[in-house]
Parts: sequence; C-alpha cells; structure tokens
Amino acid sequence: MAAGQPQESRVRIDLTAVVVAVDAGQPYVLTVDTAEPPGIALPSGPLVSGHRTLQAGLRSWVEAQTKCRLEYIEQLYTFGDRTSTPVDAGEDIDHRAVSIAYLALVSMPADQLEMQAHWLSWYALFPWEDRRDGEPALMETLRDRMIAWGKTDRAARRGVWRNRMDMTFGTGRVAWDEERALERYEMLYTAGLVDESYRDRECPPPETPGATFGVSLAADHRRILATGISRLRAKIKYRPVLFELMPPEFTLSQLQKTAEALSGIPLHKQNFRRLVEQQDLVEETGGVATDTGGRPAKLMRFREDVLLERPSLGLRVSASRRAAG
Amino acid sequence: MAAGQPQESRVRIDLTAVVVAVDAGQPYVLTVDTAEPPGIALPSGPLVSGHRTLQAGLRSWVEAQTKCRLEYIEQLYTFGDRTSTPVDAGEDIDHRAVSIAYLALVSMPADQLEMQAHWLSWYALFPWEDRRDGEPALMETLRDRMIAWGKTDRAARRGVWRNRMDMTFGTGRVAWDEERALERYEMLYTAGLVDESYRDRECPPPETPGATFGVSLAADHRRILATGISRLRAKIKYRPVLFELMPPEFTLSQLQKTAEALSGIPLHKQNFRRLVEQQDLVEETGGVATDTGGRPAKLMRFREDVLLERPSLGLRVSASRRAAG
DNA sequence: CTTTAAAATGCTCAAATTGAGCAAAAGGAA
DNA sequence: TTCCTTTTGCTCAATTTGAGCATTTTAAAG
Repeated sequence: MAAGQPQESRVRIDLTAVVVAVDAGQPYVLTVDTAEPPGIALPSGPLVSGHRTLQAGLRSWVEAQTKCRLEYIEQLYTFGDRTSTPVDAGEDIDHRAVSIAYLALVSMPADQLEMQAHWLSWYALFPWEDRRDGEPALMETLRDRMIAWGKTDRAARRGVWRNRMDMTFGTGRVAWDEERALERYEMLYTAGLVDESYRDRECPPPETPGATFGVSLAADHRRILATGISRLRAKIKYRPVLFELMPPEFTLSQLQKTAEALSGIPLHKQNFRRLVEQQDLVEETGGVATDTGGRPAKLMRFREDVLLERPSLGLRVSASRRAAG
Repeated sequence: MAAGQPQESRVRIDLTAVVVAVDAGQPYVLTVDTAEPPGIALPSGPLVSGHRTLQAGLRSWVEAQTKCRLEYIEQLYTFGDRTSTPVDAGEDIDHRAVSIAYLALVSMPADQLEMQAHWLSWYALFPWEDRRDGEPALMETLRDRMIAWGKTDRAARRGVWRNRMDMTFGTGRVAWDEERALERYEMLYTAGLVDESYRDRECPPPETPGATFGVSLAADHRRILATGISRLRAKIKYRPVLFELMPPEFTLSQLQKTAEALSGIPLHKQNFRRLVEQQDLVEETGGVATDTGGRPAKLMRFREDVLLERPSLGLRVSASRRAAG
C-alpha cells in the first residue's frame, strides 16, 4: 500500500493531562504558561525512556510542571497528530506524534490556589457551558453567529446545519444536554467562532472584537478539555467519581454545588439529597458545619466501601427546570 | 527524574481492531491466524509511514489481513506495553510499543462467513458471558474455583475478594450486570483461570483438563475484546449503534436477537418493541418477512434522520427476569 | 378443510422512579 | 424576639419500567 517496504513508524508520544478540581463551587483546570508562543496550555510532555508506564510518565510531567500530585486518573482519548509534515519515504522515523490525553481529578488543596495561580476556571474557556443561572447572555450572539455561518457555507446547505445546531445547543423542542460539550465546541470550531479555527488554518483571525468566544489554549488543548468535560459530566451519573473532588468531610450542599459546577446546570436540592441518601453513598461524621448562613448542615464523608458494594451507581442527576434553585 | 538528559522516546504504534458482526443471533469477532506462535489473534499491525491517520492505518491492516472493509469505527483504549524489556539509558529508540485498540461494527456480509471462517463467536472466548438461556452450567465451577483461589491468596484476605466476586459476577443480592465483562475477565485472569495468566507469568499452565476457561487469543487480545464487549454492551443503551450491525431491512425480532446476542441476556419482547417504537428509531419498509415460523413480521429500516433528530437515545434495554423469553 | 403451533402485535396494570414543591427545623443577625 | 437563610423531612402527581394476558396472522400437520 505504502511506497517500497514501509517501515514501522516510530513516533513520539505526548502525554497531556486535564487535571480538574472544584473550589468554592467553581470548576478549575490546571494549566501552565508556555514560552513560545506565549500562551496557556495543559500540562504535558513527551514520553521518555525513564517512564515505566504511560500513567507514570503523565504523573511525572504534571508534577514537574505544576507540583501537583495526581490521584485519580483515567484515559480520555488518543489523538493522531494531523499537523504532521509529509513523511519522506524510506525514512525510519516518522515525524508525527501521537498524543494521549488523560483526565485526573484532585481534591483542591487550599494552598495550591495561592502557590501558583494556574488554575483556570472552565467557564473562562467555555462561557456557553455554564447554565447554572440560566442561559448565559452570550448564547444569543453565539446562535446568531452560527446561523449566519450556516447560511454562507455551502457545505452546511439545507437545514442540516441549523438542525444540528438545535440538537447540540438545545434550542426549540430539544433540551440542553450538558454532556454534549465536545460536540458544541466542535461546531463552534467549524463555524470559526473560536481562535483555534484561524490558528489551525493559518489565516488571521477577524479583527472585530468579540469575534471569537472564550479563552484559547495551546495546540488542541481546548478540544481535549472539552473531551474531558463531556466525559466527566457523563461519568458522575453512573460512577461515584464526584467524591474524588471533595475534601474528606463536606456537607450535602457542597456536594451539590460541586455536581452543579461540573454539570453547569442547576439541580433540585431535595431530589439531589434523596438520590445521595438512597444510594448510601455517604455517612454522617457527627460534626456540623455552622458557616452555612442558615441552619447548620451535617458533615458527611464518602463511604469508601460503596466501591466494593455497589455495582456502579453515581448521581443520576437531572436538571432542575427552574434556573438556579 | 530519568538518568542523564532523557530523550524523547520514539515508540512503535500497534493498531488492533475488534471487529464485531452478528449473524443468526450470534455475536462474532473477526480474527486472523498467527504463525509463530500458532494461534488466533485480532487483526492488527504497526502504524507505518504510509498511514495518513491512525484510523486509516487500522482500516488498511484489517483489509489487508481479512479483506473486511470497515464502516463504523470508534476508539477503545490505548495500552502501554508492559512486557517491554528495560530500556538502555541514552538510547534514542524505546523498545516499547503502544497499542491503540479500536472497535468496529459491520453488518455481516453473507459471503464473508464462507470466504474465511475467521469469525469467532464471542462466547467461545467468554462462555460465562452468555446468559441468554439463564446462567450457564460452567458458572458453578467458575465460582468454586474463584472462591478457592481467594482462600489461598493472602492478598485477597478478609472478605474483599469474595465481596468483589459477588459484585462482579452477580451472586446473592446483586444482579448480573452484563456491562462488567472486562472486570470479570480481569478477575479470572488474576485468579489464574484463563490461559493468559500463565503465559504472561511464563510459568506452565496446570495440566488438569478444564483448569482454564474459554478460548485464548494472542498477546492481550482477549482483554482487548473484553474491553470492546463492555463498551458495546454499554453503548447500545444510549446510542443507536445497534443498527450498524443490521442489514438494511430487518424485523423487530431480528433486532431484538441482535441486542440479546451482544448483551448476553434475554430481553422482554413486548417491552423491547415498545422502546424501539416509542423512540421512532425505525420505520416500516412495507415488506414482510414470512420465514418467521409464525405470523409474518413487518420489515423495518433504521430511520437515518434520528442521527440528526435525537440528542442521543439508544435501547435502554434491561434484562427480562425470566430466562430466555 | 380444519386444527395446531409459533410468532407478531396490541393492550393493561402495578411497582418504581422522577420532577416539583410545601413546610417545619435550626441557626445567626438585626 | 423577629427576620432571614439554609437544612431537612415529606407529599404528590406524572412518567417510566417490568411483566403478562389476549388477539392476530401465518405455515404446517392432520
């Protein structure tokens, strides 16, 4: 198929981490500053011979770049690099890189926020994904711009683009599905509404202020983060991963705020509690939190043994219809 | 961290495919014969310079080895090779390989079954996963052997092993969860009840006939298949991927048989229909199938536009409590 | 030309789950 | 004390699910 006797390519492996923490009801992702070009990126680095496993390599890079020690890690996706230069036939070493992305969850250590202000709020990068206080104002603009693009682009002919937009962004009859964060990002990328659209096409972005939305990251890191957000929003519904983000003791309200921070949607308070309690996910520690501003809340801890007990179970949360209960 | 100036490792990329088809109510996986050692493997091969993308590489290997053309493909998981030899410091080329596994679904072409008898039934490899006619007889032996292992192994002390077994294999109070196929395989591997346990430890397998269960595959291919089975069993519940496995026209019973083949559990007929119809996943073609052995069944086709219409939706099937309705 | 068996299809019903909201309890602050 | 806020307990209707009865429509058997 390939010219001559194609050699096995040996390629570089890049390891990239989406490290998530929640603090004071806001979801954050761990980032590092890059020198050239100046910008922001996810912690990442190549697999080197010293790394015993892929995960070990990831841990070591994240720790080296951010001093952040990872606990919970899961694989997200493996991307083949598209921006590769064409490969000379017969050359043994392929100039491509394959990048393997991971999702890590950490309980935000109080000192880390100060240590390096490298925790970036999700919703600075994806402002349209935060619907905890109802639909954000920028959605109207976003929608107009997407419709406009759909009209100019011949590939998006017929009603297909518009229909897809309605499905993905939940307009009209279809409800907003918080898990479709990646699809939404990809549509915005296609429509030229994020900076990366222009960077990758190597054409200058429009000068108009407000032409593109959200803070951009190096390379395809914003896409990787969108992948992580989608995965996490789906996963909290069937596995108790939420607790990886919580301190040892917490109130049910804090737990709910964390779930809302990740999902980007408001949840019904009483039903949320019912769910958590029905599933025996937590137990009382005996203490109470008095800084609630109202009736003190019982302190809870995660029941570690549910990991052995329960087949699966997470919080099958569903949006409260009223915005921000 | 690593000795000296660690060089970026350049590693080989292996692409491996779990190609699934269903025929006559049985789920199959596409395999190839290996020469040394003689055995059976999933189609796979290294990424070479001629491959433009990872998926293109995969397609090309599968087609070369089996003449099978792939349509639907999704990424499964990326494995770092553990059986690697230690790497000499300073050497530029890492002797490791990273293997990227994909899941592909094809509608079984009638001629392919004859062309090469390389379609292997899932349940030859995972006999314990087929519960369509109730719990298979070998489960009793399996359970005894696992309990016995749990008693000899000090790492499995306390009730943890037993408890985990109950959760994963669904004994006692906990129901069988067909999605946990991977976890079950991993427990059997740990307990030394599959051939690979011994192959990887490089110690001879027990001579006793019936000491290990199911047909084995090369390398870690049976584990990869278990990953694919788990993924697919989960996915048919929320995405309409089942239709990738169906011919253009089919009856609802055939659709159900396919779902049962994959899930390994019997489904309630009337409720299955209700689900499919409620969600407008199919439409009548007008034709009928008269070879049903009873009342002729209406022929259906998948409504392609649901991919645009519906946000997600698949068949949230749940087991019929009575075995094999 | 029945009779019988096998599926397909239609419909009902109770149990469980979900979405929403009322109301009391328990603190801190005015 | 009174007011305000949040936690907590409980109810209720609307849906969704799990199960099974009954009817229809064929082919095959007698």
